[in-house]
Amino acid sequence: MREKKTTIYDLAQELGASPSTVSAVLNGTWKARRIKEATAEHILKAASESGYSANLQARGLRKSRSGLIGMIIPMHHNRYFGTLSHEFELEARKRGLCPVIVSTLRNPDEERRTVEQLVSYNVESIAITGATDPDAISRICTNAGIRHVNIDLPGTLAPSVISDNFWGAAALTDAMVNHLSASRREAKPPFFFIGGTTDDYATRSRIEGFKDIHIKRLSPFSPNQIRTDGYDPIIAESTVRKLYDDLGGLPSGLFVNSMIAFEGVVRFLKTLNIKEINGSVIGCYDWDPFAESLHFPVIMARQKTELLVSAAFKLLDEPVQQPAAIVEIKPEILVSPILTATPDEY
Amino acid sequence: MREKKTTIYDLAQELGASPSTVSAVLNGTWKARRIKEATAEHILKAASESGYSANLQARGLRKSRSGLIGMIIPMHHNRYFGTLSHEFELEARKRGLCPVIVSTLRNPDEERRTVEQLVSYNVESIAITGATDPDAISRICTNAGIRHVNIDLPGTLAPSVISDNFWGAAALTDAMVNHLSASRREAKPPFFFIGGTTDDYATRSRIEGFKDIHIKRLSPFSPNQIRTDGYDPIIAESTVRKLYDDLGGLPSGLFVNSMIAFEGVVRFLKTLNIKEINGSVIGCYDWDPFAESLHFPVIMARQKTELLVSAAFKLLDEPVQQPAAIVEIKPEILVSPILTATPDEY
DNA sequence: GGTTTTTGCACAATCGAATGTGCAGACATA
DNA sequence: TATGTCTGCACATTCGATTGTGCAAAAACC
Repeated sequence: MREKKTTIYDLAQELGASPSTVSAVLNGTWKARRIKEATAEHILKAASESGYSANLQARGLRKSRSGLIGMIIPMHHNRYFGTLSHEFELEARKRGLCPVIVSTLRNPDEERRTVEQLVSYNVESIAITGATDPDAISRICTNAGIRHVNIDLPGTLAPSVISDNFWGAAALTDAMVNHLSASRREAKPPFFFIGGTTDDYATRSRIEGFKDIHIKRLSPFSPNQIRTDGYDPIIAESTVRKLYDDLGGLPSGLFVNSMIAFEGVVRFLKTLNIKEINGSVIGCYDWDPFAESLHFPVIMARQKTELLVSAAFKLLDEPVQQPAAIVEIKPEILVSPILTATPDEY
Repeated sequence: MREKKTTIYDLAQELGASPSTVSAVLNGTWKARRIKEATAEHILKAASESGYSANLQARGLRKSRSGLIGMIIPMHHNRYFGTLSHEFELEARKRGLCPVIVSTLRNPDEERRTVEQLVSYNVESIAITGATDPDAISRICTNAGIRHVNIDLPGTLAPSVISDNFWGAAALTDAMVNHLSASRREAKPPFFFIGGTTDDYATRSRIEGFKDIHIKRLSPFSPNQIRTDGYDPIIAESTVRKLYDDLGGLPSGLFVNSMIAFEGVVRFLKTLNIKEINGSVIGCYDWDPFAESLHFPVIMARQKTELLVSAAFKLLDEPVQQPAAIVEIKPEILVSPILTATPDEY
C-alpha cells in the first residue's frame, strides 16, 4: 500500500530516456515528435509493466483542461434524476470526459458552493438541473469562463433545454378526455389539477396546457380546479381526500402534477373501490415504471431524458447565442397497457 | 466568456505582494507564516472581489491529494444505487471531499477503465459497489496505493460491507410465515423463491436463509422450490406464470429476490383476482416506495443504505486488516401498512 | 568530401499552488 | 552601542505532465 505512483520521470530514468520523450510516447504525440517506433514500443512496454497511469492533475494543470464535466442535480435517489444522470454519463463518456455528478438537495447555498468547487476543478462545462437559482449559477460560471446549460429549468443567462410543459400538459389532458370517450363514458367536467406550486415555472406552464384543452374540449375553466399545494405526498393525499369529500366522489378527471404528489394520491385511491376509480381517469405528469403496475389505469407523461441530455450537449457545442437559446422537448404520453382493456373488466 | 481565471500571481501583482504570501493567506496557513493580519485582510478582500477560486488541480498536484473521492456503481437509474449514491455523497461532503460517482453498467472492462481513471485523478479513496470482479479492481487500487472498500459485494482483497443476506432472507421468510398465521390462515408449504442467479453470492446466501426458516417453521426443503432464472422482469413474469399453472394456483408463500424481478411478478399478479392473491403472502428482498402502493400486501427487506455507507467510510479510516475485514449489515423488514388490516377486507 | 536535410531525441520553461528557507528591518536586551 | 530575537514577508523549489526549441548524428544530395 501507499507506494508512490510511477511518473514519466521514473520511466525516463529506468530507460535512460528523457521525460519529454516518455511523455510524447505515452500521450500519443510521438509520431509528430519524430520518435523512433522502436523507442516508442520500448517505452510503452515499460509503462504497461510498471502499471503507469498518467497523473491527470498534472496534465490538467499544464493543458488547462481537466477532462471532467460537471452536472448538478437536486438528488440522486429519484428515478427521474437518476435517468438524467445516466444519460449524461453516457454522453460524457462518449466525449472522453469523466462525469462528476453532484447533488445539492435544492439548497441554494449548496448549489453555489458546489458549482464553485466544480469551477475550481476546472471542469470543461456544467449542466445544471433543477437548480433553485439558475442565473446565480450562471454568473459564477461566466465569471470563470465555463460553458454551461440549464436542463429542465430555464435560466436567462445560459442556454436551456426544457420540457415542453405546455404541450405535454395539453397532450396529457387530451389523452385523458380521449380515454373517457373511448370507454363510452361521458367526460363530466371539470377535471382537477393537483400538486406542484405556482412558484414553479414548470407548474405554471402545465396549468396553461391543462386549461387550454379543458376549455377547448370540456368546459370553461375556473381557478378553483387548480389545487397546487406543493409536492409533498402527504399533502397531496389530504388534498385529494378533501376534493373527494367536497365533490361527493372523484372528479371525472384528475391531473396529478409530479410523481411525488402521485404517491400521495395513490395512497388515497387505494382506499376506494376499484369500480369507483375506474369511473374517472387519472393522469400524471411524470413517469415511474412502478406506476404501470397499479391495479387501475394511469396516463403518464414521460420526459424524454435522452433527448433532454443530447440537446444539452448540443447547446454546449454551439456558439453562445444572445439572448440565451431555449430548446423545448416534448414529453411522451404513455397510456398504461391496462387501458387497452374495456373498463367493464374491472 | 473564456477570460482566464485569476491566480495567486495575478493577485500578488495587483497588490504588490508575493505569491507565497497570497497563497498562505488564501489557504489559511497565514498565521503560522507570521503574516500581518492587515495584510491578510487586504488580500482576502481583493480575492473575493476578483472572484478568485483556487485551482484545485495545481493544489492537488503539489499536495498529492485531490480532494476527490470515487465511487463506482452499476447504474444511476435505480432506486437502490441512487440511495447509495445519496448517502455516499453526504458522507463525502461531511469530510470535505468531492464525490465522483461513476456507473459502469456491470461491464468488467468499463469497471477497470473507470477505476484507472479515478486512480489517475488521484482520488483519495474508492468505494466499489456491485462490481462484477471486485478483486481485479482491488489490484489496480493497491498498485496505485489507493484505499478502497467493497459495498454489497464482498471481495477478498479489500474490506467489504455487505448486507447480511442470510439473516435478511431468514427474517423475511419468518415474517411471511408470521403473516399467514396472524391472518389465521394456514401456511401451506412449500414457499417458493423466485429471481436472481446462483452465480451471485448474495442470492446463494439468501437461499440459505430462506431454506433455514422454511425447514424450521414449515417443512423439509426441496431444491425444486428455488427458481433462480435471473433478474429480468419478463423472465420472472413467465416463471411465476408457469409456477401458477403447475401448482394450479399461487403458492402460499412467494419470496421474490430483487425489485427488478418483482416488477415482472407484479405484472402477473395483476391478472389475478385480488382474493386469490390475498390467499398467499408475497415477500420481496428489496424495497421500493411504490411497492407500498400496490393493492395487495408485500413484505419487503430494505437495505439500510445509510449504515452500509457509514460502515464503508469507517473501514476506509481504519488500518487495513489481514485478511480483509467483512462487516455485515442487517436489512430492515418492512411490512406494508395494508398488512395490518385483516385480509377479509379485500 | 562537403553541404544540406532529416531523424531522433534532450533541454528547459510552463501551468498554479504549497512550502522550506533566507533575510531585511523592528524591537528588545545587556 | 553592540548583540540577539522576533516580525513580516519574498525567493526559489517542487509536484508531473506538456510543448517550443535546440542540437548532435545519420542520411541524402551534389
